[in-house]
Amino acid sequence: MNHQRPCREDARDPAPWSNGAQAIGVPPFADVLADTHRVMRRAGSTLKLEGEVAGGHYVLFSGWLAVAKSMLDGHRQIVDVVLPGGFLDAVSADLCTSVVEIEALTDVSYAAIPRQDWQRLLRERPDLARASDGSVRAAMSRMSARMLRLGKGSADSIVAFALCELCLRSTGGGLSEGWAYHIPMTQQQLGDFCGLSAVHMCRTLQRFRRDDILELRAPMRMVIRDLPALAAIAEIDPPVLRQQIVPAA
Amino acid sequence: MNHQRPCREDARDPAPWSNGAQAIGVPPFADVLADTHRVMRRAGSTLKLEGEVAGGHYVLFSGWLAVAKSMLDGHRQIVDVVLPGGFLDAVSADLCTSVVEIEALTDVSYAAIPRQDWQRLLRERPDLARASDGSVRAAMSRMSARMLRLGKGSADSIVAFALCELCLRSTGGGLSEGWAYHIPMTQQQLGDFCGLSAVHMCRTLQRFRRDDILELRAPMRMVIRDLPALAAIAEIDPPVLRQQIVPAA
DNA sequence: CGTGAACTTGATATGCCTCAATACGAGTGG
DNA sequence: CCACTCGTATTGAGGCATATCAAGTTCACG
Repeated sequence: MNHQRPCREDARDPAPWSNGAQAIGVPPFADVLADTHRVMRRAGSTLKLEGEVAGGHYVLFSGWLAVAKSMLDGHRQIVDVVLPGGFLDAVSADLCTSVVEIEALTDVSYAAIPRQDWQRLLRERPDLARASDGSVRAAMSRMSARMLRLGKGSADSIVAFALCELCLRSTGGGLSEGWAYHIPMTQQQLGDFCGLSAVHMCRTLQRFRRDDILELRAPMRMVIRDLPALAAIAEIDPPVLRQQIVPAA
Repeated sequence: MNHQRPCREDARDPAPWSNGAQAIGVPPFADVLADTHRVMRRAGSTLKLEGEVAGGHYVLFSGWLAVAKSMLDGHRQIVDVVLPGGFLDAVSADLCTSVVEIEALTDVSYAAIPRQDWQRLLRERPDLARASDGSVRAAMSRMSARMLRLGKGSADSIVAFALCELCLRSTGGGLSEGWAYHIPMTQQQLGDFCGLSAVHMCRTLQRFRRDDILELRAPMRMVIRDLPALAAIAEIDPPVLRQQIVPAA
């Protein structure tokens, strides 16, 4: 599980932050962050282990991160996914140990900022503070929505929701019929995200495909064929969901 | 579902903030909050509906709040529970509409603070800002932990976790054998919290009782008889969990 | 003593998991 | 170019955990 996977085709994306959470052309807050604490990691590497002493804050420049927790039997739940432009504070109430494990879903580049520096930055840069606040808020909204489906929804509803969420976020807000996008996760990982086994994730995707809701060009390259149907299964209204889960620009 | 339930026996708790999240003797930040925006509500009332325009921040003085979301078929998931001393910002990324519905589990008294005032307070009172930050962090930790069990755990594991969490939080950190405490929720509500049907919640509690893990003095009056067993099922270490999910004092 | 809400218990249904076998596709080495 | 291999996706069969439906029971309150 912890081995270095070979860099995937998708990892060398031509435009690293063209599909960021904020659809921006430059890394966020590059002036204050870029040169000081910049880190890069390969797809598949683990940045931070559950229970480990946590360093501080992350600002993701490019790539996708998974925030996960595991049970003793090895079953894993991906609690959230961080996209380019996203912020991450993987620290629990005690300000010290991390509650989660962070894994790079693709090659990533990010800034790792010690707590002290981060506090100072927040004071000095109100725009950063506002962005961080919006990011936290969006994360809570997303998690609430996913919790609802994890607890009380069918497999269909949570998969549909995840597909909508990731499309909305990865394309910076676009969610329309015929829209093609890529989810840089295996079905196993998407299953961990949706609280499903990889097998059932596969079956669910197949069913969507048979019902002409979804087209799968290649593994994990999605095309939404019937947005109304997908939105209905997910029980969402795309523009409303967008406002709730992607931070305002 | 939305009717005013009669005030329950448990609602008139003798010491309103004796079992607060921070185990404090006075309402938190009473000097700045108490007189200005104080509100009281009866058990069972709904403070804020999903999708409604959201007012601002809440600081809970006494009583318990449930933060919930519902599916179209009426099934509900309680996403988090707020205890005395807790903060709540039920607003999504767009800073405007609420993503959740808030229900009073008991009679409650709280401060409802408009966004502008709240921002100002945070600037003026670093201690409040710190407390608010800690509260958000703790909430994220709790939600992550519950998401893991919602997605990948058994009914036993999430019920055990919820029992531990609510004991830890409501007693301000205590979690030990023979500890008696009260959860002011029906089994239906606890089921909504754990992603289970009321019937299965009942059966699970019965099983814990038969296995001498739990004693149920009266409905929802819990006594933990075998903490090691309960902690093992929940897959937690009580002191560690405490640090992660209850904000530092 | 009647009423209604919560809780309890039983019977049945089903959605999802697990195990297991197979197919596919990309990279590797001959 | 082909054979090999390893990760990933697919498909089938069977089992189990949890939901649902349906009767009770208990208890607080009027």
